[in-house]
Amino acid sequence: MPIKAQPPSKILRRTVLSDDTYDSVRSMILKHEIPPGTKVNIDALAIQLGISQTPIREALARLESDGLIAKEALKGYSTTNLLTVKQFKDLFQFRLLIEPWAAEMSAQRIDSVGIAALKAEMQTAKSALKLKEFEQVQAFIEHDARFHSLITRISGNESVTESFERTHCHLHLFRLFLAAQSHLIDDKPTDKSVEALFKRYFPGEQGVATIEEHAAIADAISTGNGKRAKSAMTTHIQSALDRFSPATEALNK
Amino acid sequence: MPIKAQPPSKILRRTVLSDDTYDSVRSMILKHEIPPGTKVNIDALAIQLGISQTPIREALARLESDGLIAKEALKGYSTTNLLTVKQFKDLFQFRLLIEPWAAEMSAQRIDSVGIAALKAEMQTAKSALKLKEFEQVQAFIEHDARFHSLITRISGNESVTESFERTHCHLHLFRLFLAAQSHLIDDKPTDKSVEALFKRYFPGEQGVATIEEHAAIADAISTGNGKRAKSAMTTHIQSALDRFSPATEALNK
DNA sequence: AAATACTATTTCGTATAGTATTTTTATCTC
DNA sequence: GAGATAAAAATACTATACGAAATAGTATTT
Repeated sequence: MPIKAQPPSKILRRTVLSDDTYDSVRSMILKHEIPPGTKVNIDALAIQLGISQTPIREALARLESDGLIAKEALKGYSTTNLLTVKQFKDLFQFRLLIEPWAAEMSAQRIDSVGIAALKAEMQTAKSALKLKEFEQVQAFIEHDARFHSLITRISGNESVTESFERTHCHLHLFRLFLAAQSHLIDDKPTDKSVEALFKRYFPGEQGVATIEEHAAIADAISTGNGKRAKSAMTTHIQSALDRFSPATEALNK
Repeated sequence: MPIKAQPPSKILRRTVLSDDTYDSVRSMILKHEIPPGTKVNIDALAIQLGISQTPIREALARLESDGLIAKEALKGYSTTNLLTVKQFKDLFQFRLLIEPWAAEMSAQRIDSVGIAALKAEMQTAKSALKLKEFEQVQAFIEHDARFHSLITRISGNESVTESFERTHCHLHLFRLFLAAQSHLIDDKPTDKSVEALFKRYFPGEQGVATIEEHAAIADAISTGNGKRAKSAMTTHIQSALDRFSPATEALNK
């Protein structure tokens, strides 16, 4: 096979519409533009996005595989509901199985590139603190997602990385958060459990605490201290579970 | 809500074509009817299955999400390659993270239904021994898949169950096996490493050993001995890794 | 009020066509 | 003949229209 000459004119390369659609719809689910437990009408979506049904069907098939959308034969697609309390606890238990291991492994495999990546990610967390209210939470959850994902990648285990990504845990947390928000606005503004979700994740002392937990993990990994990385990760996930549990329970009434 | 009257005439359930197609294509991949690393032509598939493209596209989208098929923009779908040695090791490391935990948890949660299910599954393994050659291996790998899946389900953790299922590990093992088989037939019939895969998984002493490992796990779980269940599962997965590793390496040349 | 019948809507799949891109083939140049 | 260029064929992707079958909603009858 001779060497091919051309990458030059390939500047504007094509991306496939069904992939964009996947991202769009996923984002709509994330942001509650399509709320949990809502029917997803393919026709309507096609009109709304100004495209045909074909790419939408493919996107929805993938989202179903992701567990973000459910399909019922001859009844169509609908977004899944918020995580139940049990699903929530299962998810965090699962994370406790893989992420502390990933942290430990990362500490053993870390190199200068990884250290730089961790450092950069911690920086985004700090700058997220400058934002306020909604934007801050959004930025913070995104940081959280990237941080944990990064560590699974540094661990070097593909299966671990993929299975973590597929939990879509930050998406679920964000949906939970949005639900809590509208719950506060619309329904029972005095619900302590729901308020707690905000308190814990908002600027104040608790938000900083989370950043400190991340910092401890990043530090342990960067200095190659596997044992400490592992225990710091365990502690962190358990703390996160504690932070979110009350609101999860309150929202599952 | 009044009670609905009809499950009677509904004997012939409707299932959606795209789901059947998903199963069909998945099975074709499993059986190397579409070999690893092969292009999947949608038109051709549509003609072969006698259906239109729409359900095929949905099925392929899901299979892509499963990691069984890869999509390249504007070039179409192709089956993924056999697992590399690294992917293989990553997969088993991942299993070591979740399955021993699942076994331990199962021992704590086991009930009479679970015990019966385990017993029944062990029975299928023994009857599989009566088959020969290819059919035996197939039946045995299927038993292996069901056995491990069953334990994750008994553990009660949805995330663990789903992430295990999504590894499609028995599908990968079976593809590996088919590849080893044709390797033996076509290429280097003297390759000791590939032969080993057969030896280990065929009737003889080694196959029985695997059943014994399963039996040890099932027994520990059924008697509620969490610690023993956990260690038996760990041992078993490591043994399986040892059994398959040589052939994996030989096939990745 | 419950069962039935009728209508409307929706889902699912088919068919077909057009466009963009890749792949192949053919042609040309050196 | 090697290698590049251009034309041609094949394929992937998207759009659109249509129809059959099931569900959902409404009205009618008992």
